[in-house]
Amino acid sequence: MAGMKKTKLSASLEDYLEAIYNLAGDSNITRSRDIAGQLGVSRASVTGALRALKDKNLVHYKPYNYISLTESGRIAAAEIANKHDILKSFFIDVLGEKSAIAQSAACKAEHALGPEIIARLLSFIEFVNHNSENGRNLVEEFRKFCGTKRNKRKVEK
Amino acid sequence: MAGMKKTKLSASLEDYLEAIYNLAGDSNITRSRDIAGQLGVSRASVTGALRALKDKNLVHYKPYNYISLTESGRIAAAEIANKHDILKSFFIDVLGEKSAIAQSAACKAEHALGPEIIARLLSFIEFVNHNSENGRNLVEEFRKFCGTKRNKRKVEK
DNA sequence: TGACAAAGTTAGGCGTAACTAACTATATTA
DNA sequence: TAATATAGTTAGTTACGCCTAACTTTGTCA
Repeated sequence: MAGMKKTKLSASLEDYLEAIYNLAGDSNITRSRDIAGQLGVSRASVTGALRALKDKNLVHYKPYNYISLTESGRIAAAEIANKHDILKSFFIDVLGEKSAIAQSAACKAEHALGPEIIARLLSFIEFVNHNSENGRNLVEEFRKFCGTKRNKRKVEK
Repeated sequence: MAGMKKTKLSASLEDYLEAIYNLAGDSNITRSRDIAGQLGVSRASVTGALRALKDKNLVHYKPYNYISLTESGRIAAAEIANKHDILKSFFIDVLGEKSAIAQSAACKAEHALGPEIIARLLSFIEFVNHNSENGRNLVEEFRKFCGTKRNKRKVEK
């Protein structure tokens, strides 16, 4: 087939890949420093991740050079980023979560939940959105539903 | 306050704690071997986990003895198991996932998603369930919604 | 009661993923 | 162009979570 075997990425490598994808934008180049900043890790950690991603043919990487995604890297990253965005907007728009928390949860969700659940969850989100446009506004109703419960119980931390 | 500072547990330690909780049942005792079996890890790994849990005062553990949960261990485990069950039934009853997959996803979900999202998600599940009993059967509708989309796209792996 | 099996632990190793500190390469600019 | 600042790498450490192999403890039963 067209694509070669997708070597499964660890949670952390997916994060790196997505960060590169977001940082690189149209130019498709970015730098180690920026990746480190984006992910809040040390520059040394980025170097390590870049080596791993290069091994998997996902990035073009030469020490001291700009970093860019390979074709398969871009495809993989786009897929990750897409699911990520859907989850994030579910967390924000439906569940009403704050952006920053939604962001980091979306990052981790996929690895944790696995492809089957994610696929189903994405469908479900689509369903909720679809309903909220064409039928009953579930999001609105959920908000009200939450309102009626507030103060009835303590949210413990 | 009543409880001492909850030292945050790693994903894996929570899994051990929950396994002990489930295995111990009313008797509140279990054995290393059974924990290993339940989680599919080696006996040696269980020993390591038990030491960590004992350090955090969550289990009574003495080498070569039966294992039981402390009071705070039981409280922590019950909380984990409860959220776990809610998530699992959402995955199964709403999303339509298979039991085994739902099980493992529920295990990991909490660590990954974090307490805020989980709390909101639990509310949302409650909302969906509430609706499916008292109002429109959202679960049914979601199933249909999925049906209309099947065959329109490829689910890639 | 002593041999054996089962249960449990210890020791040592592996992979991942992060860190700091120190080094090297590159870029800027006086 | 030489000094310096910035970027990037290397080496070494730590922590976690798992493994296997070998050892110890405990319980059973002939």
